[in-house]
Amino acid sequence: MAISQARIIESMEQACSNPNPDEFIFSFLDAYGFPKSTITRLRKGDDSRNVASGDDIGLKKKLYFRSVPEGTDLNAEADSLKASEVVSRNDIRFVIVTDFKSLVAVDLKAEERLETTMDDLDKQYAFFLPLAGYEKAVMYSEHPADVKASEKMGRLFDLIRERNDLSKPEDIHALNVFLTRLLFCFYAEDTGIFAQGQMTSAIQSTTQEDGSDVDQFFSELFTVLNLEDDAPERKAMAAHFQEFPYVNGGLFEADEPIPEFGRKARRLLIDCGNMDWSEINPDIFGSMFQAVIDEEQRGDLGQHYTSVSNIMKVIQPLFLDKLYTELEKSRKNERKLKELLLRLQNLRIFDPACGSGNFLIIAYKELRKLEMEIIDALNTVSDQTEMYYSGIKLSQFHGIEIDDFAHEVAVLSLWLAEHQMNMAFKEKFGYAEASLPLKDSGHIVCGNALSLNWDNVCSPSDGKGNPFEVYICGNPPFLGHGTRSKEQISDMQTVLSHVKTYKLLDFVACWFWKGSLYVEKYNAELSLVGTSSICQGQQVDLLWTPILKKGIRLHFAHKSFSWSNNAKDKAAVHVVVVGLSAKAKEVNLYEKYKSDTIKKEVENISPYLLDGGNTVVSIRESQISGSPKMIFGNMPNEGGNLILTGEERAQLIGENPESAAWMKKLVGAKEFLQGGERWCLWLTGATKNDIDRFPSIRSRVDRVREKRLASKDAGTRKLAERPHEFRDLNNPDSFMIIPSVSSERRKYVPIGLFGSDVISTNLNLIIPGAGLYEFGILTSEMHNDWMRTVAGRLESRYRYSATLVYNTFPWPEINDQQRKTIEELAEEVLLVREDYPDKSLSKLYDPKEMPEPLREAHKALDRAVEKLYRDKPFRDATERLEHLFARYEKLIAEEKEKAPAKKTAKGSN
DNA sequence: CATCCGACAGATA
DNA sequence: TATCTGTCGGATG
Repeated sequence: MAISQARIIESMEQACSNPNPDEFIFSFLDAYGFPKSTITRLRKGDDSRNVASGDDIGLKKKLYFRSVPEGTDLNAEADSLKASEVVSRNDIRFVIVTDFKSLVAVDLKAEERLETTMDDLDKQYAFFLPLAGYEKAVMYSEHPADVKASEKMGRLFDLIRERNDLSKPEDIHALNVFLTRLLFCFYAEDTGIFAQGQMTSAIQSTTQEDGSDVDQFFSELFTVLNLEDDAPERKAMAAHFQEFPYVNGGLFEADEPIPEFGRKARRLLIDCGNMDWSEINPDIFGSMFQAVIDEEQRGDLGQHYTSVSNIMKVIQPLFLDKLYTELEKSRKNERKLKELLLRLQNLRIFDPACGSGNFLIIAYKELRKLEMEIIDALNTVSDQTEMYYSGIKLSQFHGIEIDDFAHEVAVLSLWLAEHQMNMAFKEKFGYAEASLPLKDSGHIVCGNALSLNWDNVCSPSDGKGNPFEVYICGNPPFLGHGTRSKEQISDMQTVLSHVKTYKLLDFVACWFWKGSLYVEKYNAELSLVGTSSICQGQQVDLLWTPILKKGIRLHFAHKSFSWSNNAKDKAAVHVVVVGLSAKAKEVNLYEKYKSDTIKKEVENISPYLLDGGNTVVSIRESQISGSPKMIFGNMPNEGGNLILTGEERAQLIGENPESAAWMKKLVGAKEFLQGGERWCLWLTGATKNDIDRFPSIRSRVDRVREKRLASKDAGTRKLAERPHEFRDLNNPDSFMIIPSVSSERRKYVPIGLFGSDVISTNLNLIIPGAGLYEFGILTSEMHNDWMRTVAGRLESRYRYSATLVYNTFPWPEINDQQRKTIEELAEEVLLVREDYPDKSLSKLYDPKEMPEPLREAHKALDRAVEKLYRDKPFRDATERLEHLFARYEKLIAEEKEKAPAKKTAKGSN
């Protein structure tokens, strides 16, 4: 079992604070998971493992460590070591030189250098991760030209918007059409489809400087672009229009209104035209729509464009990486290179939610680039002067898109990409097939991916029984519950008919399921972007259990990362990329660390996207270990009328001091974690007369009734019958509070104990009657590790829940003495907290600010709780989880044995 | 009646 | 504008 990054960070923090020169290197090696036996031998001076001489430490293929007196030039020392015979003979990866004030390290493989002070070394722990088996993955970064062009077009759009009324959806659509056509023309005049600068110079020389006739110009231009070369209407046009070629019926066919331009907009238009558009990725089309579209349309289906770097996260591990590996293996072998060329022609790339075609375009271009490298290698290997042409056809690229306009753009963009790659081919080899006239285009179907038969869109074989090598990729739409239309829900029902509670899944799950059916049937491979919630919380069991049953496994995954693209307003969401295959041999897990993405080869990727087994926890109504029941706090659902600020409370009491008897302190997650005061009217037991005595309270209660009656939710409307009360009436004498949402930066979700003077809102979960023992277990690292794995998340925040986290947690079996120990240590945690009365729990549990005594108290408790599970301490979270999951499985099995008829809460069937 | 979630939402730096 | 961190109550079982 590999060492976890969390443990490395922790150990490095220790090793780097006040390093002991004699011990430092040993703590360092320990931190990165070197075997204890190796470290002990090195410490004893046993030189059978040490390849270095003197006081240096050298481990074959790993590192060479040297400590030097203060004042030594560390870089020079590292350089001389780097060039030394002992380092190259032993294939050393890292050279490390330090004077214990600063440290210089060189990664000889990645050719990177780290210079840092000793104090900051722990923050640089990622540099040495290859020592623990984590390799940095090389990722694609955004093209600056795209960003620049997108900004310019955004400004042009703003100017057009000032001048034109865009209140109606059809106006916006017309503008979208116009911008697409404009972009095509910019493209065309820089890439040889038009004459160089043909349109821009025509605008410059034939339109008024005040921009008043620019719309007329475009009207005529678009007409001529839609006329075949020998069409008689052409003759009637002005000479400078006649020079434009016939392009493509699709794009310029419809007669859409053209926006008016002003002086400024015309100048910006010419400015845009003078840019070099040949450098731009065709995927900019998608980017443009996203960046310039109307606010209200943002977030609509298909408008979420995927950045190139995120597309690469999907297609590199899916097929590009292995094809490149194949090329490297075959470089010297003419026959194998030719086979690889043929293999490329046998590929099928299929995006069942293709939008304006971003994934297909990037995939196409990347495959053409690879093909050029193969041809290059062939030219080097073979003596014959054979002319190799590109064999990759646009017809190998399949897509489904529900929006007709996006689908048109996708077809067009693919053709542009083909032209672009033909130019690149010609540049490299001096010859290429002509792009014109238009040949076959991508096979993009306009329709509903959830009702279409995918076999018909992307046929898995050539019809003569020869299978294609099919890869499914894309970024289908995410829609959580409450955000879906009736039609979409009915689509979900059709596709996810095997899941009873299919409505709990995200819309995107449809593509994963339908995709896995295709993968299973044709032994294809798939890689899709999904919202991170499909790998968290209640969805995990529903989606993945049936997929894993098919023998399909997650052959790579990018762990949850925050969504980002070049759009002005990017979607706020965390996403995952998951690859599915029944045949892949290598399993890789990718994780973002600051600006790097780290790749790690693992045995298996769990549906939680962890390096571990496939055990999945499903929601359950009852506690698996018989611990006390956890319930919700109290949902107010009253529009703020029963809730009082400190001032409002004072005012009410000022009006009538007796009203104070009906008030209680209100604690939501925010008050609990960050402090602050809120109060509520807790009128349970109050009669109509009681309430009428306080006019202010009476009017508040009346407003609650109105508010509830206005709700679209039937349950809420029914609540209007008792408008003086919260929806729930949980006010136990003593109880524990656990915030339902809290920051993921914390090692422990802060929890606390309260009495009946406090009302908890539904933003907390509560356990009535819970005491120190329950507090001790639930605040332990064991339980928090469990929570981190099985809990749902709000983006990346922890989302504690009773059915997923609490009810499923396997509690230890204990005797009275052990119980007492835990209670004492739990009390100690609470007592230490009291030493910081002016610090909120949020501050106390902030990893940067957590006071040392509190940390210590928790550590003592953690160790004691661990001991309840087994004597031998756990090495890290991975080991703790392994143990807990094994215990969970055992408990579930026992439960089934005892009561086979009584089913546990399982969503999938 | 109970409760998980939000291609988020609101406050703060 | 980026960063941080949890509201509110609907939709759903």
